[in-house]
Amino acid sequence: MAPSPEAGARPAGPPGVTIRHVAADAGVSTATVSRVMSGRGYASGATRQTVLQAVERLGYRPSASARGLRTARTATLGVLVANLANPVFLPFLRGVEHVAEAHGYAVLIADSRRSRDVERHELDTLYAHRVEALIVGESVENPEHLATLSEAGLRVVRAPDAGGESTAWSAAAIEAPAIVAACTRLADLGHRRVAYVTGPATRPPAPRGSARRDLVVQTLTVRGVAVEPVTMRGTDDPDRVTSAIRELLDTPRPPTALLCAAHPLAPRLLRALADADVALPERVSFLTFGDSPWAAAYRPAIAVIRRDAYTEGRAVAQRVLYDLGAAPEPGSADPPLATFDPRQSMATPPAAAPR
Amino acid sequence: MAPSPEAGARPAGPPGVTIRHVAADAGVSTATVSRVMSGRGYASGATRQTVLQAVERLGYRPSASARGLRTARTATLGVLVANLANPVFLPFLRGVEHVAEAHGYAVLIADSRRSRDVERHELDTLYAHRVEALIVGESVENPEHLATLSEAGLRVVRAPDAGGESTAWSAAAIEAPAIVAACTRLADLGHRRVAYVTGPATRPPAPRGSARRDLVVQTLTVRGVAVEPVTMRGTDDPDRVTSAIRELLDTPRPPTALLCAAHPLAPRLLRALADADVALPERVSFLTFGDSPWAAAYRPAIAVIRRDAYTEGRAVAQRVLYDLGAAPEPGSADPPLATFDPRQSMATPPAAAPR
DNA sequence: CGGGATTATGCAATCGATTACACACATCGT
DNA sequence: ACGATGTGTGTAATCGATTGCATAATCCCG
Repeated sequence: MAPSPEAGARPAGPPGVTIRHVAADAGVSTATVSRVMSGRGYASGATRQTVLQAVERLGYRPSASARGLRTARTATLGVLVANLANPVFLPFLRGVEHVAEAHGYAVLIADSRRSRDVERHELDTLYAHRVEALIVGESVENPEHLATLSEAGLRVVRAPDAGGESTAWSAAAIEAPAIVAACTRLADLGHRRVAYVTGPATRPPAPRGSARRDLVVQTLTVRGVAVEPVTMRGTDDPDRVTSAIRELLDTPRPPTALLCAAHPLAPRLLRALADADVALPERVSFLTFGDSPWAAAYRPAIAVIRRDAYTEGRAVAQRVLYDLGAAPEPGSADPPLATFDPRQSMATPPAAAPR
Repeated sequence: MAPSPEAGARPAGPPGVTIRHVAADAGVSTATVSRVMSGRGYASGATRQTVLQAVERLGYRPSASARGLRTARTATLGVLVANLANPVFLPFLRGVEHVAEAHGYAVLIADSRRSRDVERHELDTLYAHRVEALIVGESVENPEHLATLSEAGLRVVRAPDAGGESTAWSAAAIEAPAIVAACTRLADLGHRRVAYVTGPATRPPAPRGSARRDLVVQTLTVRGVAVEPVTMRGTDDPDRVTSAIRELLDTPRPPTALLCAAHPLAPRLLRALADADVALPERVSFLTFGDSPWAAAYRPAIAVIRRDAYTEGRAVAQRVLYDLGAAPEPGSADPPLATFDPRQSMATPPAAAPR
């Protein structure tokens, strides 16, 4: 595969039409062009027409670099996530992107891959680009560094996943009603032992993860249901998961329900359950966080605590842009961002049936 | 929710440490600081130390805007996709991002949502930011506009999805072996009628979609298998899909296999099949493009033509950065980017059993 | 020890857009 | 008719980093 011939050429690229070209073409000064483009300041109708025609003819687009340099506003948002492999980030990103686009903002993405070093590098890149705000989508590996950048003027906004000061706008708050509904239903069905299955612990712990666990444990315990925390390792190896599942269920008093703490884990658990010939939902009820068309398609049907990451993304972006003065007051018509449909399929546990 | 107090303030943000501050702090000129930072030009060991310490102490990060303005290199890539809701774009994006990060590049994303207007706007934004290269991830709604920008110096790189000149690097070429293997297997099992199910047609047609269909049709036809194209509408309404499936299978000579043309469609079809009580794979074999842990978890097991979008993303980015002179020759150790495992579960069609 | 090469550093122009300021003209009220 | 406003436009400084050129210091070798 041959490289393109001009690879590595220094000055690179065709001329590039600047504001001066437009000014010359329209027979005005650059100041006038700028004023016409931005709509700020005065400009007579005739001049405006002339300029716009020149812009059109030459295909002029102001350079974001120059503009950013001069005005210190880059019209750019950054989104930093801890693990871009997690499917929930796609709708989240999409939400952010759509709102950003609507206000002329660009979106830079960064994936720290849960690595301190990578994250540090990404943060530096984002800061170098002077993003007007940085949305952090999950836990941060380098809080010190982030704090430094924050002092340096970086506006940091934490997504619901990212924890931080507990406000109404936190994962716990958003998901609480759905979690309580789901746990209540489990208890009502007669379950008395529930396994709460998580992936390998992350360091630092993902805030959303902790919030979920705490609320689940509390809600269930209060209702007399024992919660057994299970950490699933080696989730990329189906066989390991399968044997872990077998082990979990082959105990004298096995859990009668499995609560999967994170979306990416769900298909792996389901696969293991199938491989281990565990009947759902008769032998164990299966409940998971997250959402995906696949979860809805899975048969036997499984219960899902849905999360509307797209709307979350929109909401975060809206709020950020409002803070930046780039968007109007975000409409506060908030649909619930997480839901649980009580009719979703879970079974009465075998032992509890005769109660 | 009160806005932050300084919302809308013009100059905005803390001072921001510039190269001049560093120069002053280190007692040298800005030129020297620049040379130390970039490693280009001379700088004595002692000076270098002093400068680096100042940089460290002040937390200086060069402004990408200023640098970009001066050098016309923004160290930024753009990725434009037609529909960010499609899960394959997540691994693809991830691949691009990882390679970009490794070379100090930032990644701007844009989602055209298959709208001409949105896309036009996104393209302008990307161009305004002077991305050094634009990766287009699927079909483009505004070829004229893209051509204009291209003439203006925008380097456009088409992902395998995006079609364009048919090179070794196209969706068709990548997927061909896997598609042929899958089709051959279908034919060998005795299937004689296969439904090829697509979502609503897009305008313009997605190149990958066309390539897939053409190759599937050709491969199957040659082997004496009839291919019945089915366009599935209203895929967001489970009931509509279910009745469409019923209708499709309640014919005198129904297809004995369903080939799902796109990943996002698969769970919807599966759900409909379950709702319609269609036994898999006995009544119809199910085969789909795409990949996701969910597909592997689905039971009864379904056959998948896998696509390694992460590696595709890496490969595209690697090639782009190489063209830009920012990365070394991409290693040409190419693992297959699409695979089909012939042992995957498909059944012999009922009618053909006694053959 | 002289002089060309090499190393080290500073000065100042430059990239493209924005905007404070100055100026010119038009309008209007009294 | 005069100044107060309100419009329309241009001049030039400015943002932060890079880099060509000039200058200065050092070195090497005969």
